[in-house]
Amino acid sequence: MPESCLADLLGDLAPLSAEERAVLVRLEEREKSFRRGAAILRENDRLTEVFVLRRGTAMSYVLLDDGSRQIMAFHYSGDLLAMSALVYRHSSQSIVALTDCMVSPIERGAMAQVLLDQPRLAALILALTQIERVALTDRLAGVGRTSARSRVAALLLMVRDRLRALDPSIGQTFTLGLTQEEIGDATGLTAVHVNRMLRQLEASELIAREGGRVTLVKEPALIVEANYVNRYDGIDLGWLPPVD
Amino acid sequence: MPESCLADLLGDLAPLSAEERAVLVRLEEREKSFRRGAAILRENDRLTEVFVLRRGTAMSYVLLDDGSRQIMAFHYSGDLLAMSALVYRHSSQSIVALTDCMVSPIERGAMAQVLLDQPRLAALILALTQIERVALTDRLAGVGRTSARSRVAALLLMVRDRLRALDPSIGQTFTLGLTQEEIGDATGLTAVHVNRMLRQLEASELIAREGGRVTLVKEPALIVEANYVNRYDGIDLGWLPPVD
DNA sequence: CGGTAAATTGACCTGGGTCAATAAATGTGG
DNA sequence: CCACATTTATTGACCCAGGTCAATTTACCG
Repeated sequence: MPESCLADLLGDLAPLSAEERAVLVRLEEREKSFRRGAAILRENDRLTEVFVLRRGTAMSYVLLDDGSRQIMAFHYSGDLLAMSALVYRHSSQSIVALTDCMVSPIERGAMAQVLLDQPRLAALILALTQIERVALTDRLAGVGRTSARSRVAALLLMVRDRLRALDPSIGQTFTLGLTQEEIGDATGLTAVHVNRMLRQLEASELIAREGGRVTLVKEPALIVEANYVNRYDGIDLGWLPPVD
Repeated sequence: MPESCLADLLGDLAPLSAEERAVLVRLEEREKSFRRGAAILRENDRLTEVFVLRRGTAMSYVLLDDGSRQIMAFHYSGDLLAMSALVYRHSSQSIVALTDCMVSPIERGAMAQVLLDQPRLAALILALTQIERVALTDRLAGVGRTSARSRVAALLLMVRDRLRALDPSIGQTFTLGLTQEEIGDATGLTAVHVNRMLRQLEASELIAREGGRVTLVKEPALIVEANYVNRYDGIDLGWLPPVD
């Protein structure tokens, strides 16, 4: 059976009909691959399509004019990228592949067609953007009001949970796949200070590290310190009509 | 003709059919008023409805367990509040009236019905949430990577633009309607430092203040300092089918 | 095996926080 | 319309979490 990564993600929220799956598979017909470090989209590029990330991880960020960077999100398989193409003519952010990536570009018109013809899918996509919005508010609260240590802890938990959603075999140990500079640009810190916080978390025996892999040694304590909530949990789409 | 504040807001994005307007008017049938300072929704409350803000201004925020507060957004007439009710059973944030407010509660089921039956409206609401998401990423970049002065300037511009969208007669002078503590909680600063930045902006003759009213004396310079973009501008919904 | 990117550490600095004391503004009841 | 109470704004003195700079070390890569 042909497959759709977006369907896998939406299917975690609610059951999909065969027709809905077929529609999503068709959306991901085209494919484009990007090498690690390659730009999937650049700030100010003309926006004509949205993307589904099919394989690999990516990040979106903005560059400020003093050269500093704020990473807005890390993206994993199934994520919809550049959804702002539905609203704006030009991109306000850049999207770059963190690992080699496979991406399906979707013409804005094709996406629009699906939104208009498939009300359940449109509702699910709206639900997904709400999840992402709440996750973004969590990050805003973290950056605005919590300590460096807490922000780094929150980022570790967030990455682990995203990875686990794709691979349930992942437990406390995982490959972070980010440099300390990237962690800093996501949390509003410097790479130097991220390093200090990681070593401090390690010294406090909340985490362990070896060769790019991180272990959450005392996950409950980390969750408390980070004020962390997994926003992909506790979803309730009871109002969505059951599949035909 | 009966009216809908949400229709006014969505109508700025794209023309609405008479039927669509009628549907929106029906959504705002019920009304509930809140005094300044009253809680429209409290963190952890059971979520059973979303709201349209019909009159007044409000804000949503989270409280962290050290007692600090992060304000996520200020809300104005027409805004959809508590949209996360579509996804979660309990609220992750509080919403409080900043002025006396009139609000229309909408049962989650009623909102769902509209999303499923009115694909153009669903698409417009999705578009609106994208605008809000991009505005939120701007704020994240501001809090994560810019100076206190720049964040305060950005907030002033943002509030002015929101007010102006509702009342085009507003020029460079407007009533902020926020305490310095609220500005601080929105920008990740302390009230004391907000005060210093406001006086500094005043001393630099970028703004003027008198009795709660702010004037943007040198708006272009402020926009540059704040790295500000009005995300309600430059919308392109060309893909949306024309009204019947 | 060199060469570049990433991590680590130490010394020192600073933007913004903290604390505390007034002053101004805004309400409120009488 | 006034006296008092409560927020809100303002200012100064001082502090510290996190930034900056610079030097190594370690890991990765063709």
